[in-house]
Order: sequence, then structure tokens, then C-alpha cells
Amino acid sequence: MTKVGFEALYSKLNKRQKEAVDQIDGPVMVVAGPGTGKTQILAARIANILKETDTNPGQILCLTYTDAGVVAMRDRLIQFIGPLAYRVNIHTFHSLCNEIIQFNSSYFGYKNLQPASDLDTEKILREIIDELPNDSPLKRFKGDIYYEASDLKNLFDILKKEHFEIEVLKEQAERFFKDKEDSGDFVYKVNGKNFKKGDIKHKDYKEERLKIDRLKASLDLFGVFNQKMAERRLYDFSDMILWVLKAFKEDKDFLLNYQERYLYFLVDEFQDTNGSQLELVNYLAEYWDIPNLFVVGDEDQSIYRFQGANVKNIDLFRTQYQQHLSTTVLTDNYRSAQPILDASRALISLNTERIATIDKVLFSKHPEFSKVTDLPVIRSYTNPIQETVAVGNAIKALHKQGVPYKEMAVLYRNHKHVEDIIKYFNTSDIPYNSKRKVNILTELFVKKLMTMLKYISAELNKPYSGEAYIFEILNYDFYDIAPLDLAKISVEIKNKRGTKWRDFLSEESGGQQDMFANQAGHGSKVEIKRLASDLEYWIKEANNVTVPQLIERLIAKGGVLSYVMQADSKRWQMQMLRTFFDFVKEEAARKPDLTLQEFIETVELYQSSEIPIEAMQVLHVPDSVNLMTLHGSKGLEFEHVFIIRSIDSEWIKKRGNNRDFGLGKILNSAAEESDIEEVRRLMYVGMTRAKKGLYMSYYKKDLKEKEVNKLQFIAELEEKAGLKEEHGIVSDEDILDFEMHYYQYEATPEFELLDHDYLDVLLEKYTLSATHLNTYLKCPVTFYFNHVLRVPSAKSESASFGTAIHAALEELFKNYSENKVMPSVADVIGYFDYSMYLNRDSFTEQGYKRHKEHGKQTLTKYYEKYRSEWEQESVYVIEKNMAHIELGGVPIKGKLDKIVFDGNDAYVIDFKTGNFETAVKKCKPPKDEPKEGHYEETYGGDYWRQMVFYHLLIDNFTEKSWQMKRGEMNFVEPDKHDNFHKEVFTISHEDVAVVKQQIKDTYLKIKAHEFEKGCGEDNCHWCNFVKFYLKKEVHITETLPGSGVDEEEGMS
DNA sequence: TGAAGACCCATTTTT
DNA sequence: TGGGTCTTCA
Repeated sequence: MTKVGFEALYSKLNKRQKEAVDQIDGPVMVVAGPGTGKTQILAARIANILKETDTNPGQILCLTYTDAGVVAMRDRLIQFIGPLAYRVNIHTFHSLCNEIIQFNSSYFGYKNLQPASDLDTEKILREIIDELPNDSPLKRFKGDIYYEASDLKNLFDILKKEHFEIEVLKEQAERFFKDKEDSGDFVYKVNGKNFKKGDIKHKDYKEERLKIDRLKASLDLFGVFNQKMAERRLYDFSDMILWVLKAFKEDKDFLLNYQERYLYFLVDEFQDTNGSQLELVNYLAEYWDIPNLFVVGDEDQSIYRFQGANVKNIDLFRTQYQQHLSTTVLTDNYRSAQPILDASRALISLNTERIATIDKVLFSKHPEFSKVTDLPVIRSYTNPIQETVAVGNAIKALHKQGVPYKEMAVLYRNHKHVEDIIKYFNTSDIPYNSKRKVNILTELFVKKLMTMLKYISAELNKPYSGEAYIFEILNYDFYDIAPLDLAKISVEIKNKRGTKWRDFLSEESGGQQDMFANQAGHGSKVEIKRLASDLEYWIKEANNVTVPQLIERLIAKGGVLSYVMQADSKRWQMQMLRTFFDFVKEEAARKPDLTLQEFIETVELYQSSEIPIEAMQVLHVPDSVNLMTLHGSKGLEFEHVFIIRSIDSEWIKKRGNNRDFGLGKILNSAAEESDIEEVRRLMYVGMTRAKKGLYMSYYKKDLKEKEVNKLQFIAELEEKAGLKEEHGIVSDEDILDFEMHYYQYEATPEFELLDHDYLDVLLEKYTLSATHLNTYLKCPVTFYFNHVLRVPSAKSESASFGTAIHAALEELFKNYSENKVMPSVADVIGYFDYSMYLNRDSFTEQGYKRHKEHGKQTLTKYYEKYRSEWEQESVYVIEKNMAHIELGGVPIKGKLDKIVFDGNDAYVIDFKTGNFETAVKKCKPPKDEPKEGHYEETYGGDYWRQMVFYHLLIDNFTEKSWQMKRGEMNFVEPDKHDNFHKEVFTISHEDVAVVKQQIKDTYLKIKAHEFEKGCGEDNCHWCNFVKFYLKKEVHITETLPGSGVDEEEGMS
């Protein structure tokens, strides 16, 4: 190892760099353009201080924003001063604050403060919202959650990002609104148009008011939130600088402790929330009349405003220390060719959010690239596929010329922009590095583990309650069991009524019986035995060990680990496994007596709250092309840089999106220009990553042939930097070749059915019902698994809730017709509670409480609304079973909730739980010219069909000569405005004819075993099952969309 | 012409 | 969920 020392490295600095380093006293600001060596300056400055003064290294505090920055800083410093570098305090702002909090936690009033997880925060917010008064706009009952998810997100964002502003701005905001309203020039933005108070409609005005009200409510929440966090000895990362600042303000001794500790402060750029980092540094430095402060930064590269970074910080700093400040501008660029620097400067000069007096004209000083004269390239392509293929081809060509892959990068605005490129790289074997965060909870692999845990937990709590999971687990590729054998077993089990999967499996593993010796393949049998004994082992172990231990055994004992070791993407699978296990351990550390059930509920809470558990998916291939977002590229450099998908609408988002209507957005509703400047800086950062070759591209028409606008910065570059756009052309052959691979992914799932003779036997006595008909029309694959193989399925919370409501109503009417006395509300709620109790195992503890409360309220309102109506009805039947009915050779059956009679005239009533708004489209008949693939328009809505089906049942019911006059869907739950709804159906001849035909067609198709083609919907449980589990290979980024449990409609 | 309905789409990232 | 945009209907 060559020994490097200060002198040697110092001599390599240029004049301006030396200037910045040499002045060792007083505040210094270094404005450094890209590629000018910021880290080197920081390191050299520290080295110089140590050389020129008798300062102890421990008295120097160097602050940066990221951990990566700390590492880079330390490495650089080692080159200058060797091991001494370890004695210099290099911190991130956060780690410094963390240290202060930990060290002084008693000052903050709490011992053993812990950082809060996102879930803690979520839980606290839920609690707060639960405590809000019922008329609060934040608390609206929606389904089974007591708040609007988007509100929660907004709150969360406000709390996280803006809580500095809040205290100050709360008052400001209110004054702002009041003044504006009073003066009449409050400009409301509604549907993208501006309105003044005079010409705004009442409705729009109200919407705007609502936003303000919500905002105010959320501001009030903030105080409560902080208090609750403190009670639990938790702190949010975004909280902690606030806490420390407060401590500095209040306690001068506390401050003194830190001021005496450090003599020099060096800051690597402020990336903070509205000046808090600057404020923190000021507090530390205020001890000295002329502080030894050294700050480096580039206002043109400030691209993290969304996370708090503010261009104004650097300006603020300058004005603050004006008097003694010496400013150095670094203009010697050691990275890029001159044409790249010129072009990027031409672009960034258009920004106004810059330090007015400093115009950084950069000069290329790179020994090799400064000689390069090639201009940056702008290319347009006809469509995105052309662009993808062209970029891929260009990369291949460069590699052929000897450019290593790792010296090339593809930069883009959003992650989704790179998906095509990845497909292209995969098909043409170009190695690439892509670093992105993946939520492991949505990954197939983790979902499989979770299902196994759910099975174990269910069986542990109540034997046989996990039946619904077994079929799925048996199909996992952790074990080598043939799907067809499983299908057969499934049917056999169903035929032997009362037999449970678990019993069957343990018999198999015990080897006492050989049920399927002749049918199932021998290989499958061995594997089934293995899995069966594993499952029993885990269930037994679950009683004796902690959750992390159980999961450890799940991984080690079963097929999981060996599967991972053999998988193509070992590294990624292991990474997921590790992240998942770390998470388990963390949860267990938080709550030492964690039960499996609790752990599962926690994970489900993460999922429902959309809080990710992230693993960094790093495909580390040594020499490979770098794919990253423009944000991710900050601080890096590559010989050749491709900036793709330069489309205006993709880069510059329209403001006022629904994700947050935080203070910033409302107060700056006119600040669109600064948005554009931020994105222009992003482009600038991207461009200045290139050393030698810079290629920017866009496409003219999207895949729907719609014209798109190119990025305005491209036009600016043409105008201001004199770059010429060229049209890129790709050969048809290349395009075709790529498209072939591209569409391969879209293939519909297919799988192997049981043999036809066997299916015939199964379907011999098949009778069609309305529910079955609906299921088949929607998705034959689901029909096959649910109604032919009859795989046990778990009942969802909402389905069980529906059952309980139905049971309560049934009991009500039964009692009334038998005793002629209307049961009281309390009675009805009693019936409901009893049914809930019977079904309590399909609820979580909280869900059970919530649904019970919701049911109580709903039934009370419903009862009050309809009681008098019910008392008018004299003759009716409840839960009428209609079987052995034949319709043109098709056996049909059904169970009707309630039929009210007037002589032979029958009025059919069906009770529906669930959201009225979403049910409306289910009540519509088919259209004459349906849109391709549109379910309701093609076949009509499920509820409509159900009613027509009932009509057919009654018409063909030979025992009685009833006539169905009317059908009615009665919605038990009111809509948002608390109105109850009935959907009344008068069934026409045409309706009857249509459904008759559907029944016949469907019956024939069932008899002909047409089950292979599913609906292919993203959230279809069984289509996903076929797609992901019956196919025995796993793609790295493949995730399983939708949840494992399907939504039940509660149709009876 | 305006209202109502259907449909599509939901950054960037650090601690 | 909820806004913007495009389509359909009165």
C-alpha cells in the first residue's frame, strides 16, 4: 500500500481549492459545481486545520446528510491523515441528534428513548383518530375502518415533513386564509381553474372549506401526537432535531456542553427541513463571535425539496455570516468534457432560484475527457419501444468499442420508466445493476411463509380452522408435489364427508393407510409425507418456542432453506429471508411475549396500512450497466450517460394531487415556476453525471398512439445550447425480436385439469345455483377450484359479518311470523351477537369488536327505518329452499332470503350487506353493445342475474303456482349520507330469455369441462394461484398482486 | 351546454 | 380514495 500523506495530496489541489483550505479561521462557504471535488475539499480542510493549529481531532465536527456521505468522508480523510481520521467526529445530522438524545435522555424527560417504527406512528394516529369527535371531517365511517386511508396518509405526511412549519405556520395559515377571504382575493383552485370568491359556486367553496377544516383538525392532532409519542418513550426521526433544538433553546448549560466540545464545524450541504439543520449548526456555532464554520454546497444540485431540502438555505447562510464570510467558488471540473459542461450550464442558467452573484462557469480539467469535443446528443424516437431498443443497442455498441458496462448508466425520472429496459437487458444478456427498494411483504416468497405461519397459528388456536390454507401450501414449490395428485386428493377428501385435510395428511404420514397408492404418484406421496410431518412438527413446536425460534425452525426444517439454496436468485431470496427474520426479531424485542397470532396480526396491519418492510434489491454484478433514478445518481459519475423518457408529463407532475394537501401546497398554490426549476435542477444533475458521452432521448407517441410532449428542457437545450435533435431509427428486425420477448410475459395462465372421466363422475349430479352461475361467468378457474374441487376457503371478516346480519334478520322474521310479536331491537342485536360469536374465529380481535359495534349501529337504524313496513306484511316465508327444479334440461336450485305473498303473487326480497355505491353496477342488465372484456356490460350485473334467476326458480317451481311480481335488493347498510336503499327489479321477458341462455350455455360448458381459461384479473385469487404456484419457477421481481384472501360479497 | 357517469391513474428518498 | 379527462345523456 502506498503511503499517502497530507503534503502529497495537498500539492494536487488547484489554486481555488487551496484558497478554501488555507483559510483556517472564520466562516467559509464553498460553492462547488459538479465534479469539483467537494469531499476532497472537506477532507483537506480538516487535514489543514490539524496541521496548522494545535486542535485536537476530537474537536472537529463534520456533518453530512447520509451514512454513505460519512463513509466517503472518512475514506477521503484517511488518505490525507491516516488513522487519525478515526478520531475526527464525522456524523450525519441524525446520528448527532440521536447521540444527543441518547446521552441526555433524562433531560428530555424520558429514559431509554426508542426510535418509533412507522407502525408505532400509525397505531398512535389511529388512537388519536378514534378519540376525535364524531363530526370531525377526519373521522368518517368507511367500511370497517374508522378513518379515510388517504386522510391518514396526509396526516402522516404533514406530521413527518412539515411539523417544523406547523407551530409557526398554524397561526400564519389561519391569518392567511382570513385575510384572503376578507379582502376577497382568495384564489380557489377548482378543477384546475382559478376562482375568486365572487364567482365561485357554493359547492366548490364548500369543498375548499372542507380542506381547510381538515387541515386545521390535523394541526390540532399534532400536539396530541407528540404527547403520545413521549408517553411511550418513542421518537420519530423527524422529531428529533426539533427536540434537540428545543433543548438548545431552553437550557444554556446543555448547549455549552456541546459548544465546548467542538471548535470547528464542517457541513457537507444542508439537506434539511426548512432550515432546521442550519438552525442546529447556528446554535452550536453561536458561542463564538466569529465561528469556525465551513460549508460546501451547490444550489444547482438541490433536488430533494420534497424531503425538506431548500435552495434558500445556502443563501440564508450567506446573509447570516456575511460580515466575516469568505466565499470560494470552485470551477475546475474534474469529471466531464467541456461540451457537457457548456450545455448543462446553458440549461441551469434559466433558473432564477440561484445565488444571483455567482455564476459558476465550469472548466473541464480532466486529463483525458477535457479533450473530448463531442456534443451531447438529443434523440427522438417514434415510440417507447423504439427508444428502449435503441438505447440497448447503443450500449451494446459502446461495449463492443471497449467501454466497460460499469462506466455506463441509464437515468430516468421514475422507476417504472426502466421496466422495459430491464426486459430488454434480460433478453439480450446485458448485465445490469439496479438498486431499488422492494416491499418484501408483497413478494411471493414472503407471502408463502406467511401463509404457512397462518396455518400453524390457526391450527394452534383451534384444530381444523386452518383447512383453507393447506391446499395452497401443498402446492408450494418448497415441496415437490404434483398438482394433479393434489386435485385428486382434494376431491377424495370432499367426498368422504367429515374428513379433514389435516387428518388425512397425518394418516398419510403415519403410514397406517394407503389411500391413494394407486392414484397419486410415488414421488408426490413421499413429499406429502414429509410436509405432513413437518406441519405437525411446527404446530407442536409453536407451543414451546418463541416466534423467532418458530420461524427459524420453519425455515430450517422444511423445504424452505433447501429451496432457497437451489433457487436461481439465491442472493435475493436470502436477502428477503434475512430482512423478514430481522423484522421478526425486532418485533419480538419490542414485545418479548409476542405470540404467533399477534405477529400475524401485526404483519396484516403493516399490509393494510401500506407500510412496507423494505429490502434493498441489489443485483450486484461486477461489471454491469447502472440503472438508476436521477435522484439516485447524485454524487456519482459515468463515462456514458443515457437520460431516457424525457417526456414533459412524466417529469413535471401537475400539482394539487390528492396525496397531500399540506400547508406548503395550499400556501404556495401559485409557485409552479419553482416546481419547474426543481426539475430543471434534476436534469442538470443527470447531465453532469456524464464524463464523455451524454445521450438524452424521448419518444413522440405512446403505445396508444397518443402524441406526447417532449420535456421542455430538451427544447431549452436546443435553443440555448445549440444542440440539434436527431431522429433515431431502429431496424424492424430488432423491434420484432424484442416485442416477441415483451409479449411473452402476458400469456394467460393455463394448467392441467383432472382427467375427464373423473370430472364426469364429480359433475354427475351437478345442480346450478345463482352464485355458481355468477362465479362461472366471471371466472371458470375460480369455479373449478371452489365448486368442483371444493378446496376449503377461509371466510373473510366481511363475509362473516354479512352472515351474522342475515342470521339476525332471519331470526327476526321467523319470530315475528311464529309469535306475531315484533322482536325488540335488543332482541335483534342479540341474534346478531350470537351469530358473530359462532363465527368469531374468522375475525381478528379488533375486527370482531369493530364489526360488532358496526352491526349494532346498522341494525338499530335499519330496524327503526323498516319496522312499520314489516308489520304490514302478513304472509311470507324465510330462507325458502327451492330445489329439484328443472329448466330446459338444466337442474337449478336456490335459497331465497324472503318471499312476501299477496295470494299467489310473490315479492322476492334479498338482503345485502356491503357498500351500496359499489353495488349499483351489479344491478344492471347487460348492454346491447358491450365493451370487449367488460363483465357487467357483457353478462349483466351479478345482482340483476340473481334476481332473474330467482324469477326462473319461482316460475318453474311445480309444487306451487306462484308468480314473481317483483324482486327487491334490500341494502341493510345506509350510504354515506345515511340513506337506505332498495333496488327494485321488474323482470322483463327479455331478461328471462338472456339468463335462460346464460344458464344453458354455462351448464353445457361445465359439463364439457371448460375450466382452463380464467378471468386473469390481478386480484383473482385462483388465477393468481394458477399463475404463481402451479408454475414452478420464480422470477425475481414477480410479486403476487391482491391479497391471499378474496373479498366475499356475502351473497347467500 | 352542462351535468352526470365511466374510466384511468396515482414521483423522487433519507434517517 | 379522489381528481382529471373523456364520454354519454338530457
